Amino acid sequence: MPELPNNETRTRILDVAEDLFTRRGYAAVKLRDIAEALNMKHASLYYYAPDGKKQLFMEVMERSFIRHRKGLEAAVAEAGEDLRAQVHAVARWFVAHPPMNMARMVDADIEVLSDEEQAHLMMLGYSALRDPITAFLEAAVERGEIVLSDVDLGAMALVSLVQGVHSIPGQWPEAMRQRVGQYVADMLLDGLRKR
Amino acid sequence: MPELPNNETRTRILDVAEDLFTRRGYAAVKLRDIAEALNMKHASLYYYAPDGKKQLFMEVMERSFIRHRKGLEAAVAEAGEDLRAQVHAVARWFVAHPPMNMARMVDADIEVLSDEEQAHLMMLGYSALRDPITAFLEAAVERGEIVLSDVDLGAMALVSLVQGVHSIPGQWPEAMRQRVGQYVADMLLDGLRKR
DNA sequence: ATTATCTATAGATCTATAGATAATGC
DNA sequence: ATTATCTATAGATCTATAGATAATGC
Repeated sequence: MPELPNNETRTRILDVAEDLFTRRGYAAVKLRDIAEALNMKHASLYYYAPDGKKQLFMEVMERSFIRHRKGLEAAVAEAGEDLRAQVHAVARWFVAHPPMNMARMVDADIEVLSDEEQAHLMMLGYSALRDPITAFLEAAVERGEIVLSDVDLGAMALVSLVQGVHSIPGQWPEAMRQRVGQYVADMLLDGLRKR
Repeated sequence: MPELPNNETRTRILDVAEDLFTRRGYAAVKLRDIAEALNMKHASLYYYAPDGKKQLFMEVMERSFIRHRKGLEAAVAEAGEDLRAQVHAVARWFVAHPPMNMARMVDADIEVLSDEEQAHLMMLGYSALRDPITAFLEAAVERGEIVLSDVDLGAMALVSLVQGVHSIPGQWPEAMRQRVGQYVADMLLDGLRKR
């Protein structure tokens, strides 16, 4: 079994694959698309991922979920104890990264994986997006700052809401999209109804 | 030019194609998938859509957007003047139908269409999902019932939020998902922060 | 004669493999 | 000798077309 390289080229391949897979979905991304974006021939990708497209997808998504968990945890930690700052940090993270479409992953993308791989990946994914959020939501409930009988649903609601920024039509600059992210996050915190 | 049939079989084809295209995305749906779900051979689909997969996608999405607009308008009208009832009606509609992933459509699906078709379809789609909602949000703003400086964003936020129900893991019965839809819709209306 | 479906297949595209080639490191 | 890339191509899959076949309607 040949030793696999784990160098900068491999990282660049995973970076490109991650962006394409998450945005377009597994079936819409061809190995040629990934290779072209890197000025390579698609056959060269097999040097870094001998098991091909499926392997690339599996590794890319695992890495992506782990990065989301760590990134969210760090962003929340950096935001300190203030709930609004924590919620804004979550919004900032999801606006800065391509959206994770869990519904499409379940309905289509993961079909190429084995049942165990599917279960593993989905478990990893859902907990990565949810746990860093439920943690501070629970604390806020205990402080009596918010009313929320199901923190898991609260977390999923926040994720769906802020990822919706990626569905806004037109090519907006990052700064503008970030402002929109903060705005919709405030909607969830404060509610639409007049106080 | 042969007359095209516009009968029940054609409707069943569009129904199946709509469900698959919206859930999985254009590239992940093969003509064989559509045909198999109807106990047909894929070649027979060309009798009802001579221009093939692209035509099927275009017609399906146009029909879907128009149905969304009409369905939302009817649901909101039936809900009467009460804001919460209107918001719940919107939630009920989006929970009952497969999610519309506008971000993926823009990033991948619509690439097979011409520039004009893309522009037409996206305009139709965004207005179909947004306009029936902005209408009653504006009225609520004018009544002074809600605070919302950008009703378009408010509409998009509601859509993203309630469509997020389709991302919840596990196979839940419709009634349960509907309850979740009402729950997250209330989150947006009332806000998480204690009143 | 028309309608609705099928079988068979051409042509394009995609994944994956085999094996050549050039560059680098000992 | 190893590493990293390429060219060429096999095999599978997918869209689309051609033409046959059976059923229905005049």
